[in-house]
Amino acid sequence: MATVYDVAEKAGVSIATVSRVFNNNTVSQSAREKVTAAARSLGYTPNLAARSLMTRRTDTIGVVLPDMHGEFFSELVRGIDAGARRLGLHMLVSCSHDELNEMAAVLSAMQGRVDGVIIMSPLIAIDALEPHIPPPLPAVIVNGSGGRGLYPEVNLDNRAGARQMMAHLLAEGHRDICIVSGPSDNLDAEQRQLGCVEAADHSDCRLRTLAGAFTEASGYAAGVELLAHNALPDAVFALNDAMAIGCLCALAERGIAVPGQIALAGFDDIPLAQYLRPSLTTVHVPIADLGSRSLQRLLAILRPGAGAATACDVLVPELVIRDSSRRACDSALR
Amino acid sequence: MATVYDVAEKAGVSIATVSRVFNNNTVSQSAREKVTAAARSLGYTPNLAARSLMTRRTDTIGVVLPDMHGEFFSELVRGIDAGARRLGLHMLVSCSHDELNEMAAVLSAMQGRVDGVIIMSPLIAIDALEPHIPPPLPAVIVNGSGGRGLYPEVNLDNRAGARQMMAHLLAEGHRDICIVSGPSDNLDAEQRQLGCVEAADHSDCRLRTLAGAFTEASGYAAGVELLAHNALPDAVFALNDAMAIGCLCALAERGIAVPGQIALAGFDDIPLAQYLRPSLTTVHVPIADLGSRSLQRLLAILRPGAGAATACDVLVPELVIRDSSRRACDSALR
DNA sequence: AGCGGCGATGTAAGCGCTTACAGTGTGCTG
DNA sequence: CAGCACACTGTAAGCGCTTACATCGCCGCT
Repeated sequence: MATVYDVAEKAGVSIATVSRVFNNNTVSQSAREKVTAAARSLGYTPNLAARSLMTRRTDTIGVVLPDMHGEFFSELVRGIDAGARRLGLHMLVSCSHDELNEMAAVLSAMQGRVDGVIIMSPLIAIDALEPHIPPPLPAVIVNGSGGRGLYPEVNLDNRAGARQMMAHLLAEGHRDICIVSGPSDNLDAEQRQLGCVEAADHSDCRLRTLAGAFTEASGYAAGVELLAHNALPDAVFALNDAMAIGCLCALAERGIAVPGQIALAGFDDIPLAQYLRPSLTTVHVPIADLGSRSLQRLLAILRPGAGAATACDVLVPELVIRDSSRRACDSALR
Repeated sequence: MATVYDVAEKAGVSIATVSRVFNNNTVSQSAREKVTAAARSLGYTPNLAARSLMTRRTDTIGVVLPDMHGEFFSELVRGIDAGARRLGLHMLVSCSHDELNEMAAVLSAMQGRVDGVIIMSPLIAIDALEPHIPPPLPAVIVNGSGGRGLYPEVNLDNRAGARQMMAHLLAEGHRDICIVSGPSDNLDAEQRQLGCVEAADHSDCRLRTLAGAFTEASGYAAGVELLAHNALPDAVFALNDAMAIGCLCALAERGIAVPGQIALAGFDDIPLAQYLRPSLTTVHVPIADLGSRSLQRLLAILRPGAGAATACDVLVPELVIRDSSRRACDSALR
């Protein structure tokens, strides 16, 4: 690999000039041309390790994710990536399998490789995690509220989303609603459930809960269990779309009409939610926004003054009403 | 940040000893303990930039992806990540938006940050890409056959997969088959289509093609277009699952029974394919395997001798027959 | 003509680390 | 008891880069 010395020699200048050319510093036009020519002919590329050693910047941000399933992960990364590439930043991605030790290991391994990290870990309580974030490492926590405020957070208002959905289901006249919950310990799941309970408490509706795990399979299982009992609820609210799909499958297999006999709703609004039959009523989560917002937050720490830091860091999801929850008497299927 | 010097001083040893402790070299037990104690109390972490400057290794591999949609991306990364973390490697992820210049920029920016790269770019012909890969950078190309053999490739046998599906559809008695194609220039799409044509050529079946773009929306549009003509085909083979879902939606909206009136098949076997109603016949693509296999290939270059390099680098997808393609007369719906 | 100022360039000092090499002390063997 | 192998440790030289500081012309001013 060619170094600044090689380029300097070939161009007949000093290494400082070479360096200046590559850092857009003040260099005469003629020198600049000689250097770029020499660099090109030698196939020179600055050694970034050496550069970061001097500048103490890596121009890389770390992204720590839980074990990823489905589209959530890619959407989030997409949101982060979009902003990052515009700013010339790289993305170091790692998946802690939602395990505290592994998370700590990942974080310490990122130390020195990144200028800051975006951490998402719905399964791990943030206050347990915070001590494991190396102190000098700027960090932003996505969707894991509950920290002690040591790190900025970008959160999704899961509770509000769930309340909205409940309000909708109640407005449609459903009074016996069954929730398919998410994994225990999962913060999103917890908050969504909380939102449901809150909404139910302010109404005369009956709320039951079936255990789920945010997977299609668990939604399917919940659907099967639902059918094992004789009394079907008016509506099923699966706390994510994957489970709603699984559940829909179980219901369809048994010939239960949705929304004719039972209404169904999900949460997340994954792209194909609108392409299901019936199209799925759900809560739209702007995942990519969550990513880009958290990047903004991180940048506000890394480059103070550059770009106003958005104060607001709670994204409110939006109810998306589709066919799967239409009031039975409205249904064209009847 | 504490450095080796700080630790050395506090532990009463030389920096060399400190370094040796952190590199598992020969150090007396007592020194090792003193050093680890000092390091812990100072919160010392080796500066990785400095380390790579010396060792000329970054312990990081680059992953260059096209603009990602859906689960493909996350699955692939998952496959790579699984292997990488086991080996203590990091993953630098970047998305070239399937644009040659951007790809070149991404690759040169990765130079010096990574020990090697895994490149996936279904839209860009590899021989156009190869000149943009910085020569000293070890690279593996995923799913983009057509290179000049400069770089190892890990490919998915899209053609074989498509042929299998065609064979299945033909065996089910379908003779008028409509393909919903992928984006032009997309290599996967091209190969899948080729497979279809090959299979059709060896049969007495009629093959039509509708333009698609690998998105749900384009599948939906194709479905609508299909219905605009009076003569429905016997079967629709969407070249990926997302389009199959969109198409299914369009058919269902018009009350066309699948598979009763028309058979439907997809390609990819995304997780929820089995949870659709009717469950989707498709071709299972082992995406995560594609990722881990390409990592293996890359490692074979990076660490010659460590772990036998798998010779086989063509993964053959597997036909998954579900309900959406069952022969009409078999259908329980009748 | 002389001089301050300024822009372009060079020199050299590190950034924090690994590692070749030399040195030190210990326990043996002859 | 000399001498040697051996295990450990320290010294110092860089890895390739950025950047403070010094240098050097050169221009325009008085």
